[in-house]
Amino acid sequence: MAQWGVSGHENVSSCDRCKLPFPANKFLYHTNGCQNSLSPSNPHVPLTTSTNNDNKEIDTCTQDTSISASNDGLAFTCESENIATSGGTRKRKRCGCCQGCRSAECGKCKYCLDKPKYGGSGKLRQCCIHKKCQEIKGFKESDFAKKKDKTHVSPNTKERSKSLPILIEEEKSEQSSTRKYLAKAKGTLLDVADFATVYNGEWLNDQIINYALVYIFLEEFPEKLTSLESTFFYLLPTTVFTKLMLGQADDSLNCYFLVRKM
DNA sequence: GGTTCCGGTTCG
DNA sequence: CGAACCGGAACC
Ligand SMILES: [Zn+2]
Ligand SMILES: [Zn+2]
Repeated sequence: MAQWGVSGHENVSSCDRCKLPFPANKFLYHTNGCQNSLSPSNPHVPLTTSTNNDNKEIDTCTQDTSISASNDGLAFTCESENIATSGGTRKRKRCGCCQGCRSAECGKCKYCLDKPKYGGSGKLRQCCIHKKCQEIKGFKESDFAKKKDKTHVSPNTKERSKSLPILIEEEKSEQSSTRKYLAKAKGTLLDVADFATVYNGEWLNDQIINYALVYIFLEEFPEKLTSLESTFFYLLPTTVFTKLMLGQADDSLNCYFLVRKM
């Protein structure tokens, strides 16, 4: 079985492929063996807002959402902003961690061949079909909570929600065009419908669990659990367990890890 | 100053 | 409609 696990991270101070040193106290994907360094321009997948060696802000998801709980239920707020364009609309940055963002360009597709460096004319100006960011493709910015929006989810949320109408459907509409994504953290999207089973007294689905895990790990963990003496902390989303149970324990599991060095 | 490539516009 | 095109900001 391929090495997917945690062992060996402790003494690694730089990526064994791209040789970039890991800064201390930073969030990194799979610190031991950067799978993305195959693409020189994207040697690591950085996580959340942080700083790199040059103290420069790392390119990060622009639509991560903060969460707060109250008697009203949960409130999601998007704090970050995207890049404004001349037309007043915003141009989203790629998320940096989806399958597309982790892929190298193929050099063979329509858009690759359009690039001048492959001899093309540069008229199409799109990224490689394999590199297309999954969190941009298929979603509009309006699918997410916006800056300063406060979107509440609660059992009797119909009257309560101000900026986004929340209707918790009982049956899951698989490809509804009215999906609203309340929250996004690294690798997780939260849909309104994800809460249906919660408020029906049934179960927490994986999306909620993973969103909460990432949120705790990135936002609450540093303050509340600094008394723990470990240096390295690892977060394994439920996806990892699912893959293990399916016998799919391969190197791709590394991509789901969040690793934190205190 | 070159590359990337989103997002809007125009075309067929 | 989708495909082609293009402006232009970000990043190097
Ligand atoms: Zn390609
Ligand atoms: Zn992405």
